Amino acid sequence: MEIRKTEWGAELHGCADFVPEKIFGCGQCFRWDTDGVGIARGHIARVVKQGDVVRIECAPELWEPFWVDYFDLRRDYQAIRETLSRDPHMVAAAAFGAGIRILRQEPWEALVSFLISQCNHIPRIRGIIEIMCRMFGDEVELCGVKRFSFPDPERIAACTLEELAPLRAGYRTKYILKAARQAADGELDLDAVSKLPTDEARRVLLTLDGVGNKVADCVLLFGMGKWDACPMDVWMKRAVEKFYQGKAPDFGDIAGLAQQYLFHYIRNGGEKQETE
DNA sequence: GAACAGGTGAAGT
DNA sequence: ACTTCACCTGTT
Repeated sequence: MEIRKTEWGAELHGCADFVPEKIFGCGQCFRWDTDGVGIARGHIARVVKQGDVVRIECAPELWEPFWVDYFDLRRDYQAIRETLSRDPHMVAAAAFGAGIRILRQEPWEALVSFLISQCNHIPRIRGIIEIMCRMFGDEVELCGVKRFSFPDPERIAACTLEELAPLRAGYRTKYILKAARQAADGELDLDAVSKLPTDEARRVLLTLDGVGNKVADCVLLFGMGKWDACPMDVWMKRAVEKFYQGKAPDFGDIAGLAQQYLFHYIRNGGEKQETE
């Protein structure tokens, strides 16, 4: 993939490993709209695919210091797919999932997003987060496009349960509020946690109310760049049951991407399309 | 109207 | 250590 910096952002050429619909639709993130506009760490961008070229419009001064890392553009996904494909069960899933990238999201946003995700579908998760950002985030604008930033812990910590009721997040609201207060008063330092080795970081996350193995691993993978974390949700359990007779293999430091490929493959019926 | 949903924690075995 | 169930809310 070739990256060309421009005055309005950047262009990616040869985009087999950057497919916006897959990246934004695979359930790892909730703040990118179908028009390609998204917001991360308070910065807006628009991602548009035109044939073999992906245009990413953003504040140009943020391209190198922020968006390159956010979109994980320094990593060679094709090489990783080849490594994963040494496992015969992964060949089809990796090919099917080509174009997915794992975004480097903020720890706090990932924590709240995946607290909300339990027993919820993607549209509802998005809806709850959208309400939260509209109510408590700051309005941000880029070239006439407006969005609301994800509110920081301090802003949420200042709320009562009643003030958070409009989110309609149900029993998850108390988890969000508690985590916000822990983060705001310094008891929980997510940036420090993200610098710990995966197992130690997971141990800290598991002490939080409402955080079990699945949510912890989502935060580790999507919010802390821990690629050896492998979230096991119901879809992954189905995939492991189907392809590995219930015993999940250990893909080591690329387990997170293996998870994404298997997840996307089984959830979108990739294994059925092949036999048809 | 009951059953269910990308999960967790408490209480039971 | 493993199983069962309640938990908010919206959808089917």
